[in-house]
Amino acid sequence: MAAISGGKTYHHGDLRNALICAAVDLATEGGPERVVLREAARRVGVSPTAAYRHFDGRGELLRTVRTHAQRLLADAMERAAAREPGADDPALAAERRVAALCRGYVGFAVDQPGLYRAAFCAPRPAAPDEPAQDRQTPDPELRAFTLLREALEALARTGTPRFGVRPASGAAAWSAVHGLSLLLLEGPLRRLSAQRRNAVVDTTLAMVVSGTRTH
Amino acid sequence: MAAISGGKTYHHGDLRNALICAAVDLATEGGPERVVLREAARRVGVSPTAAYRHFDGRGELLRTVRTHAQRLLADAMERAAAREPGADDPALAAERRVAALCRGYVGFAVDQPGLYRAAFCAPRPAAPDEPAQDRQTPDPELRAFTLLREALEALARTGTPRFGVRPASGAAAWSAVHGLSLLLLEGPLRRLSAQRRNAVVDTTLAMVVSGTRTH
DNA sequence: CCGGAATGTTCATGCGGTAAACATCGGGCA
DNA sequence: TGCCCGATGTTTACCGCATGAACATTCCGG
Repeated sequence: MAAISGGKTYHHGDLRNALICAAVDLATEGGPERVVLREAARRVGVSPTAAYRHFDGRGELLRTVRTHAQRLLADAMERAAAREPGADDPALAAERRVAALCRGYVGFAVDQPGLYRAAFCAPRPAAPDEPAQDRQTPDPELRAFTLLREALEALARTGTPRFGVRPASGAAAWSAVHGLSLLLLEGPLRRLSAQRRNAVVDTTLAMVVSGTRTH
Repeated sequence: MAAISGGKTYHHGDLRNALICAAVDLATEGGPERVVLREAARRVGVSPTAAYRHFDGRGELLRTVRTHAQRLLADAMERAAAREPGADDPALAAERRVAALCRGYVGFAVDQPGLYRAAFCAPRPAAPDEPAQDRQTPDPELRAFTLLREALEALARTGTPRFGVRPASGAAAWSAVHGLSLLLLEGPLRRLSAQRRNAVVDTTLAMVVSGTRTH
């Protein structure tokens, strides 16, 4: 049983999870660099080294947070797409879905900058010995990318025959929304007014939708 | 006179510059997070606190490195554009210049990951009190962006009249190359083979060139 | 009921940022 | 010329963080 009453027990009962929650909170507040083992332990009310019973160290804790953040990002995208009204024209619907997913993506980044950055924090230093992988799909875990790619493929299928989708257009589209998010978040485009920001987002989405098609 | 002979003098003579060089080296080796005040001082052969006579602290040192890295990035872009052969058709030439600049951008990121990341390291934590600026041009210092925007404007001018460039297309194009760079560098697209990477770059550039035009 | 495995805790080490007090040097001014 | 001040380095010190080692407590299966 978890300790229900206020009385502290020597064993926490669910420390791993509690630490993850605290770490996610930290990331939410200040991004990956604020995910600090000692602080997470402090918030849970446990000694710093206790965390080592559940994680290899700060690195693994951070990786766990990253996984959570990626999930939340994909959730936000799906919610945004679900809110989008359907359309009679399937091509229009597909186009709208792509745009909605992208908006959800950028919206999550802007609303949850800490989590967004945590979702893409690199496992530094990158092990240079890892084998080159040649998939176009980078990581099955990354639902965000899958959503985007599938939406683009659906868009291609609905198009008139003279349209097609370039092979790596998923990655290209992703690049655009990812770069846009980072420039808005912590890059030189932070500090834009909401109005200008929307204009930039719209222009970028137009580029993605119209620019991924061959003609 | 600077100390030419091996003999150490109490005063370094050009410590600020020496520290900057060391810090740039550190960033080159391991990105902004490896820019460590103590290590820079160590390399220069000076006590850690000496740096405080020339910088407000690690933050300012890092900001200085960032400025240097941005300059190097823009230089790389210009070199890439300069290597590009001209074309008789001005529209084609303008298009090539945009592509070359973008390639230079991504190439710099891939060749100099540490410096590239340093060029965009955020001044964390971002002061939330700073006023929203409404320029489309984020920072006159950022020559990289200026180059890209001007090339896109030139491209628009050469186009047949039915083409135009969307207002924020500079930011959109920048988003694409920036996101692409980061995904390739430390994101889920690292570990792509050079071949796949080139395919992704080509697709993204095509998106930028064809997708920034209204039609 | 007992002993080991899980799970926490206390110490200890090392690194990095930074401030305060002290030392040294170089150059201008009496 | 000689002295004194300001610029530039150094020492010492404090704090937070990551992490390992040794010790303590609890729980659970035999």
